[in-house]
Amino acid sequence: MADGEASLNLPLLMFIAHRAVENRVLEALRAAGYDATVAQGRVFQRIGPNGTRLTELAEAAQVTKQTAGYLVDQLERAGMVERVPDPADARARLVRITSKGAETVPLSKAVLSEIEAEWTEHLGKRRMDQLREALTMLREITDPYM
Amino acid sequence: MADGEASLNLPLLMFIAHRAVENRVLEALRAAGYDATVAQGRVFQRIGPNGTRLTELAEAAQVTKQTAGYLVDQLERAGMVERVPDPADARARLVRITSKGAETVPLSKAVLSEIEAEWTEHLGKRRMDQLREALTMLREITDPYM
DNA sequence: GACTTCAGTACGATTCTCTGACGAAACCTG
DNA sequence: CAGGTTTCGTCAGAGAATCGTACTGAAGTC
Repeated sequence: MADGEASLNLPLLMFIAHRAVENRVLEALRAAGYDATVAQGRVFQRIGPNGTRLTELAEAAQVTKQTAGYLVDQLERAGMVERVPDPADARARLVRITSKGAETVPLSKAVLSEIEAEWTEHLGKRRMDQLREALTMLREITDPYM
Repeated sequence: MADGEASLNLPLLMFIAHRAVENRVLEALRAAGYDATVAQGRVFQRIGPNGTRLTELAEAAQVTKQTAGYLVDQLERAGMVERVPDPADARARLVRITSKGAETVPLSKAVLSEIEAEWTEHLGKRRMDQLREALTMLREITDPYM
């Protein structure tokens, strides 16, 4: 966790790029009147089309159930998600995106596309494809949730 | 900041890989008896060989001066860094890695190399080179500190 | 010398996160 | 099916990280 050299290591480079995106998306959401936070976004992002259990959400986002619950509470209060009973398991409830929450999806997607276009512009299509390929493969060995 | 689809977007993939590395390094440091945190590491990582001003550190790590100060306080209390007067400016002080702090550098580097080796194993050298190239170029447009 | 800028600190508030403990439902296993 | 175990989610409490506002003192400007 220490460096000090001129050229940065791979992970740090990923961090830098990722954060830049996160900030852009958040900024756009706020500009549109949705008062989101980074942590909320990280959870929200993992909610599946048919709803996702809290525990699953927690695993995917790699936080504890309590933290996930805390964030979902906020999202629920903001009207972005709702909790509905899970028909398959009475202990569980499904966290689902509400219609209000769904409004943010195309918004985020638009920013993401915009950024992707900028990146492609800067890197060229070939390098972008390679980047995507490498990162996707990397996920196989870095994502404990997979 | 919302998805729900099967394949993940580029930034999220970066986040996943980056976090995996961060955890591995932190784990190794803790195993060696250094009780570090993520936030401390992010600041520590940016300290230059001849020391770095708090304000610079804050900029590089993209946190406020207060946050940087708070984290440096902790690192200082832990004996990992020291603050020395900046000969060039009496207002400023340079945050420098102490000899104790320096012990962690090869430790982190070792883990980083290990991970890089694993990645190269999984991706192949060609793709690793492409990954590095793409990320380095990306930094040019995503790092506000550059 | 007066004004402005910059380095760092102090204080207070908020957000995020964890550990530990718990109740209730579901799943096993004999 | 009764008893034990696991799983889903919550509550309570605490610590870490972060920010905004405001301040002190040193540099730089003119």
